Amino acid sequence: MNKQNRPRPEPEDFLARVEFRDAALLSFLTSSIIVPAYDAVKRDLGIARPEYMLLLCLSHYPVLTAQDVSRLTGRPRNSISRAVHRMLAVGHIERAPDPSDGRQARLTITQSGRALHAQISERIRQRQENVLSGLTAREREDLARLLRKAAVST
Amino acid sequence: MNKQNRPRPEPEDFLARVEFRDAALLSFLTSSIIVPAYDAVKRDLGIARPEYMLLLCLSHYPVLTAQDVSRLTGRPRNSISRAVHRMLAVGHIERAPDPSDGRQARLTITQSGRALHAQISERIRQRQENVLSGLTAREREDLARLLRKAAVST
DNA sequence: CGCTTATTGTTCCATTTGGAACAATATTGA
DNA sequence: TCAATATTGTTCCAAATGGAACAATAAGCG
Repeated sequence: MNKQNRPRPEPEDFLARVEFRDAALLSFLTSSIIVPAYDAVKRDLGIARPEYMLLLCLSHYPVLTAQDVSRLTGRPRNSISRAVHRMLAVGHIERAPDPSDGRQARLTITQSGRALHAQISERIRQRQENVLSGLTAREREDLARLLRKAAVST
Repeated sequence: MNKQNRPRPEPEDFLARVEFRDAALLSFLTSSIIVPAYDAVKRDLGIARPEYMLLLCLSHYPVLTAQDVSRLTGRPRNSISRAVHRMLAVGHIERAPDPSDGRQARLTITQSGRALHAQISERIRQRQENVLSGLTAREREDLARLLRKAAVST
């Protein structure tokens, strides 16, 4: 029995009361998917979040600069720089100087990088399915449409 | 003109391609609201994110333990412990030993803490409105309903 | 009762993070 | 042309972060 008869506060109740309820819900769901997924990836595969974001970007564009990745992900440039060095060291990406601009380097993903990306993105997708499994297919579609609309208008 | 005729990659395009699109959209919108809001709060009011989460929790419950706050927010206990000490030092919360349990302390928010919470939550709410302003009232409702449903089923 | 286990809050410390300054290169504009 | 300004990627460093160990107290159980 609870000492003070004080009910233990529950996150769901709390979420319903917060002044910025939509942002709180967005944040809660995001964390429910992202945090456990990246923790598992870090533990099992030794890849940290900024490192994976680099692989993710490079797997969707044939060539990018570090600056591009910084803009795509919103992470600061020094974080990307560190990630680039680590992924170069383990051979998941390659780097070549840009002949037409001595400041920047052209980054590309390697075969092993792609394989790793496939593995990691599948884990995150799984986690996403778990968290959103309470919605029907129709609701999933509606949600995606609304999120997309809000995102593009931002 | 672009050197290589290589179009500068845009975050919106990227979001549409990602394998875990729903999670990516959730994360993008969350960051669009939360990150700039907390940056401004930190800059203007000197309150960091875990400190505000503490005030936020305490403004919705008459009394909580540090452990309660940790569970509500998902932050580790040492982060909450630090936040408690800082908020005590500036008088935004108060702490009293629990007479019935010598391990825990009963935390409450003060008048100044409430005032600060009102100010900060309003900033975040504003930022939320900006980001979600592309949706109609109807769509906003649908979005909240879907998010809530997904959150409770988690 | 006592002994073992659990819980709370704190401290310690290694790692992560991101702002700021920097060198190298490119671009702009008088 | 060339001086001033901007951009890219890196390094440096102070601050934030979170796991783990810890002391104090409580709860469970023989």
